[in-house]
Amino acid sequence: MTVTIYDVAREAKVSMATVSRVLNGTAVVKDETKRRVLDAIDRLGYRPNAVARGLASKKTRTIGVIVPDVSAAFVAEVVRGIEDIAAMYEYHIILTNSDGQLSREVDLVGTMWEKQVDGIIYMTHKVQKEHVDAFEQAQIPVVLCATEDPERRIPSVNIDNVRAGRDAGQYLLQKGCRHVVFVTTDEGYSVLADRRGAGLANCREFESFVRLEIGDGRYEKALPRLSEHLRSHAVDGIVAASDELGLASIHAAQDAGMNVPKDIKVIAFDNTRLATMVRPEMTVIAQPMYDFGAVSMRLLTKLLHDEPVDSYSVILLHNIVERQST
Amino acid sequence: MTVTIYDVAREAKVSMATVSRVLNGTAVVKDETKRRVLDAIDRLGYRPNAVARGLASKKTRTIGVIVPDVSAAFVAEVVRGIEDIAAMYEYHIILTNSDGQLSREVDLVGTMWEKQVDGIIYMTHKVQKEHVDAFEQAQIPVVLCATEDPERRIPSVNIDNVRAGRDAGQYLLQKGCRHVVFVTTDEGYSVLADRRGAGLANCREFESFVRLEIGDGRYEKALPRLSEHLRSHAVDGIVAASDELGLASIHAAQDAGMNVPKDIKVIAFDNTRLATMVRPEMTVIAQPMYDFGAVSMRLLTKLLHDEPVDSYSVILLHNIVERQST
DNA sequence: CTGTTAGCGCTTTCAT
DNA sequence: ATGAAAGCGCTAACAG
Repeated sequence: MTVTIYDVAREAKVSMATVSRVLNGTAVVKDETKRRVLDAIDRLGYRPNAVARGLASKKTRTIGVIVPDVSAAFVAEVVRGIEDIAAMYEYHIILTNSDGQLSREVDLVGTMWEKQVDGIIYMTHKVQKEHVDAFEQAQIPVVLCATEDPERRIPSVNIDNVRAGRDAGQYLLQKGCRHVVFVTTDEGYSVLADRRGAGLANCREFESFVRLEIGDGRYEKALPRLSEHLRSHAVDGIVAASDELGLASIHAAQDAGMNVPKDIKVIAFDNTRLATMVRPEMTVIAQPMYDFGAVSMRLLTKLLHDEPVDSYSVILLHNIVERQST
Repeated sequence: MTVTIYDVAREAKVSMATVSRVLNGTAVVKDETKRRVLDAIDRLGYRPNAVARGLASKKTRTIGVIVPDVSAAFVAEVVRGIEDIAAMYEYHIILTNSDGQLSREVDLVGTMWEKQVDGIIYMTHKVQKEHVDAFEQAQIPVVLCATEDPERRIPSVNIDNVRAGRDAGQYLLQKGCRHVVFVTTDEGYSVLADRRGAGLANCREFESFVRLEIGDGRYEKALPRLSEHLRSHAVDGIVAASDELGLASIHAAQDAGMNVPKDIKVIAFDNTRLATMVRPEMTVIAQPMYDFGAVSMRLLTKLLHDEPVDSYSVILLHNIVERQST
C-alpha cells in the first residue's frame, strides 16, 4: 500500500541505510548506487514520510506561527513573509490565531511543543511574564515578530517605535501642525503603540497634544469618536496608529467640513494597501510588514542552525511616504 | 531530558498502555488509576509527542492548506475561518502559498503528502487536470474552497456564481442601468469570475455590455484602464469582480467627473472590510468568506471521520448589501 | 480493567 | 562505500 524506504532498498538491492543516505546527502554514495536508488524511488513513486523522519531525527522542519488574527491586513502580510522564507529553507509553518488572549497564547505554545516544532514565531500585543515562562518551559527557540519582551531577552524583529513616533511628530510640526491628536488603541493594548506615543509626546513644540484611545482600533468605532472630538476641539494634525485609524481620521475630518490636507493633516502608521486606495491617498510611516515576517524567519533559521547572529534584537527601518493627506 | 509516556507509566506505577488510555480516552480506566496517571503527568510536566503519535496511529491531526496568497484580504479571511474550525476539532493547519502557479501547487500536494496531513483544503484560480491527478496520487481527502473542478468530482464549497452574476445584473437593471461594464481579471484567471460573467451576460435587457479584463485585478492597474474606458464610452453601471476593482471603478468615475451613484452605479463582489471604509460605501454581492473556510474545514472533518455528508458540493448563499454606491 | 508486545518509517551509530 | 541493528515515543492488538 504505502511504499517505504524499505521497499526502495529492496528494489534497488541496497540497504535502507543507503537509501537514507542518498535521500539526505548524509554521506558519500557511489554514483552507480545512487542512480539505482533514485531509479527505484521514482519507479515506486516513493515519498519519504516526514513524520517518521521527524521522530527519528527529532527535527520536524516545521515552525509554529502564533498570531493574533491572520485576517488583519498587517498580520496577513507578515505571515506571507514568514512563509516565503520558511519555504525557501524548506520549512513549513503551522499557523494559529490567538485573538490576543493570554490563556490561549500560552496554550498554543504548549500545543506547538507537542507538535515538536523546531521553532516559534510569535506576534502578540504585549509580551508578558506568562509568555516568557511558556517559552522557557517548552525549550523551543522563539523569535518575537513586531513585538518585544520587557526584559529584551528574547530574539525579536521590530522597528524603532519611539523614533518612528517622533518622526511622525516632527513631520507634522514641519508641516505647520501645532494641535495634534494621536489616535490609537487602548492603553496597554500594544507595547508598540505605547512606544510611538512616547516618541510623539516628546515633540514639545506642540501647543496641544491629545491621545485618543479607540478600543481595539476599528474604523467603525473610531469614526464617531473622532467626529465628536473634532467637533469640540481645534485640531490641525493627526497621527494614527494604523491605516484603518488614519482613514477614519480623514473621513471624520471631511464629515466635519474640513479639507484634508488643507485644514488638517493626517499621517498613519503601516502602509497597507488601504493607504493608496483611498482619496486622498494617505501619507504614512511605512512599516516593513513583509520583512517583519521574512527577517523573523531568517533569524529563526540562523538560531536553529547555530549560525552566527549579529543581533538578537533586529531593528528594521521605517520611512515616511509622503502622499496627499498631509 | 524529555519525559516520555514511559516515564509517566513508571511514575504512576502502571504500564504505558494505561497511560495511553487515559490520554486518549480509548478505553475505560479505573478512577483511582486514572488519578494516579494524571498526577504523574503533571508532576513530570509530561506532554505527549504528537509526532510519535502520528507515526503510530497514522493520523497527524494536521490539515494542509494551500492558497494562492494569504496576504490577499479575501484569502486571509477564508484562512481564518479554516483555522477556527480546525482548532475547534483539534486540528492544526500547515499553511502554504502557491501564487497560483500550477507547478508549485502540484509540488505542494506532494509535500503535504510527505507531511502526512490528514486532509487538504485547496484554493486556486482554476482547477486543472494536473491538480486532480496530484490529489489522486496522494490519496488524501481534499476539499476545494471557493473553487471547483471541471468534473465536479472533488468536494467543494462555493456560492452559485452564475446566479450571483445574474443577481448583480438584475440589480443594476432595476436601478435603471442599461450600459454596463463587467470589470474583472483576465479571462481564465478564475473559473468563478467566468461563471459570474456568464450570469451577467444573460441579462439581455442591457443595451450595451462590455467585459473589461484587468490582468490580475489590482487597483493600480485597473484605475487607468477604467478611466480610459469611461472617457470614451457611455456607462451607467459597473459590476466589479472584487472590492478592489469596485473601488477603482468608483475612483475612475469620480475622476471622470461623474457622481457615484447618480451618474453611474457600482456594485462589487466580496464585501471585504474595504467596502465599508470608503466613500461612498460600496454596494456589494457579499461573499461568505469566513464561511468558505469554516464550512470547508467542517466538511473535511466529516470526510475524515466518515460522518454522513449531505452534499459533496456545498453551495453557500450570497446576498446583496445595498450601500451608497448604487 | 490492565499489561505485554509489536510495530509505525525513518535516522544514526557501529561495523565491515 | 555500504550494511546491520538499535532506537525515536507512541498506538493498538492481544492476552489475561
